[in-house]
Amino acid sequence: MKLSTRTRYGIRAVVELAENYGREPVQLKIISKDQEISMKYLEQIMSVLKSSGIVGSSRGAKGGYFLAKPPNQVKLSECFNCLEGPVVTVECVENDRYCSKTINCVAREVWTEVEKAIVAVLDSITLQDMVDKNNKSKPLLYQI
Amino acid sequence: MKLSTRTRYGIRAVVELAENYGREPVQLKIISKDQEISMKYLEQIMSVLKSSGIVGSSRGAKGGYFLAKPPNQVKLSECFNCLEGPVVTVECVENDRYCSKTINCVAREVWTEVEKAIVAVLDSITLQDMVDKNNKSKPLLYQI
DNA sequence: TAATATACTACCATTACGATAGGAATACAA
DNA sequence: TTGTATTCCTATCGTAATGGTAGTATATTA
Repeated sequence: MKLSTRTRYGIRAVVELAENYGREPVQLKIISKDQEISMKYLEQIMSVLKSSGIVGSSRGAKGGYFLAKPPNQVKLSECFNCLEGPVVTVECVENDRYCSKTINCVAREVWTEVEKAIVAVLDSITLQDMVDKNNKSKPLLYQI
Repeated sequence: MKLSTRTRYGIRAVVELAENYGREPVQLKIISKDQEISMKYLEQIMSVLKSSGIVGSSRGAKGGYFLAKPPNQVKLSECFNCLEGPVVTVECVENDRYCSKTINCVAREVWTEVEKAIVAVLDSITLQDMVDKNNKSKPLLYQI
């Protein structure tokens, strides 16, 4: 059970946008450089984030991407869901017609528990939280 | 982030073995029938479980598979790890040389939290727990 | 209109997933 | 000792996902 690079990259990109919330749009080439991610690949990732309304964009010169909502209103779970798809998913957890054994299936109960645990963590963190933590761990020099 | 069928099937198989702990080995064809899993596919899954010492086997007529330890000594995390590989793994969580940003990476902290949450759930459940729950949810008729 | 961005679409190599298949090795039972 | 039931091992294979690359179109600003 690995996270895709899409999710990893996407989250990092979105945190960078959160850091720049309220300012000018951030261009792909900037994010790409900062996060060391291929610009073309990042482009696809951003397009996914855009279509679920997490980020917005403006084209043309001086264009770029920006967070569509204030960072404290964006839960990590939302980004995760958009990039990685529904958490854990054993199919039968969401769709109880998926398997004939569903009703008395202990395994299913376990996966449900795991799923809840993950969602709980992701639900409890907003992009603002990540920005704050990030600034805190940076040396003072960079905080000017 | 989906579970592989290997993990889902494997856990179900191992629970069935747990239910039969202390008795004769259970043959693949039995598990295969009970769990509605192709015997040949199950074979591969069991071989993985065997090589990590979770199950044992005996060959030939009257052979089959059995749990190598008492069910209350087998944590679900152990089985999961064997079937699915290390939990969540963002690489950098385990190997801090993986990425140059590791030291101050907020994202990494998040994945670490998620990882912990999952492991906590899987660590808290033994096969015995699953067997108990299973029996509880079965109608009395089948408990004879 | 020139330069700068994103948007869209197509393509591609590699790997993982989810099996299926065949035969070898082993153990028991008659 | 022979047959049969089993696991064991290895190869194969189609499909989908992953992780990109590349080219062109379109919009925006200066």
